Amino acid sequence: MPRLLALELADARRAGYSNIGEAAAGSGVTPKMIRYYESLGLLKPAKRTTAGYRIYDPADVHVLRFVRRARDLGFSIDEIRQLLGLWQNRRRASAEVRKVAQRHIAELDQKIEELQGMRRTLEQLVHHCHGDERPECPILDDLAGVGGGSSEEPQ
Amino acid sequence: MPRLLALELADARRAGYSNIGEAAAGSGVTPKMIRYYESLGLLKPAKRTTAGYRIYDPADVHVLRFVRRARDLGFSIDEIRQLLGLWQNRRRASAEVRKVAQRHIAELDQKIEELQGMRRTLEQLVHHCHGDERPECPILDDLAGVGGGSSEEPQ
DNA sequence: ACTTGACCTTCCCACCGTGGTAAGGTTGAG
DNA sequence: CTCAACCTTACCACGGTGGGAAGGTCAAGT
Repeated sequence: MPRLLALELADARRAGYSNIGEAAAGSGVTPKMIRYYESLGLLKPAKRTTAGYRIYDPADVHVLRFVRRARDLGFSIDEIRQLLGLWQNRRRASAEVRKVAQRHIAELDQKIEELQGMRRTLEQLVHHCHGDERPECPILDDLAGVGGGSSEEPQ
Repeated sequence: MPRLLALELADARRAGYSNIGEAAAGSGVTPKMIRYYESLGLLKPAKRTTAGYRIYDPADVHVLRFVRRARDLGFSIDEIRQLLGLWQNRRRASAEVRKVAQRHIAELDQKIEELQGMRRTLEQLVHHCHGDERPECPILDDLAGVGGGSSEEPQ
């Protein structure tokens, strides 16, 4: 009897299932993240062997790859939840998907603009800094809120 | 005697000190963050009234503004630690400051490039998606890893 | 002198997404 | 039968920030 149970994983493998490690290797999502996504309800609870090992069929691994790709494109967990829902809904309108994607593009644009703003300012400051042995430094002056003068220290 | 101690904050105020709320208002750093930065050792422990209230003189508030500005430019706490050190070191070489800033610019560039890569891909996908009532959707196809065909769902 | 509300203090918990690690059970091959 | 490589759950951490509870203090109005 314990012998029989002990074979369960081998049985599953013969039936085309992967354990979490193989599913991870096949999808690019780490085992850790797979469990985490499951705990969030992003993935439905995996099937288990009697020993409690999670097992994944090829369709499950496909879902994992979908999630991975979506993360690579910067979608948040919540956005991925929506995308997964649309993917698995045959009656979806592509307009819905497009809306999610466009909203995400807008988010990306905002972040990019933010970073570029920082970049522009820093570039300016670096440009005006001699970058030599002397202590005078427009970068510190700016951070210190000096309108334009020599790097004053507090106190 | 307890009366005398109770006056300590008023004394400090007369002497030009601010409590944490005023320091926050004057620097743009929230009281929460001020305490957090102090706990990290980014700021040296604030002076206290006998009642335990933190008090800040104008130079301290100046430091807070410096930190705020640096955060606004995307510097990490650790980078700010370095910048503060340089700011307060009269023997610094501006080259040191410039190096920190340039390293940060490189980090920003990397993040920007990453986000722009996502943006480009998404833009492409959105461009090819009809965005109508029909379920066919190149965006989902891409996420699902379909080389180029109709949006296939798993199972 | 007393109440009241706005402040302060410390402490812990949450987020997001990921990584680590510890303590224990399973598996599969030598 | 042993041993390494896996699996399981359960915690803690990061960077920064926000929220809130429980308690103390301050200043102003009555």
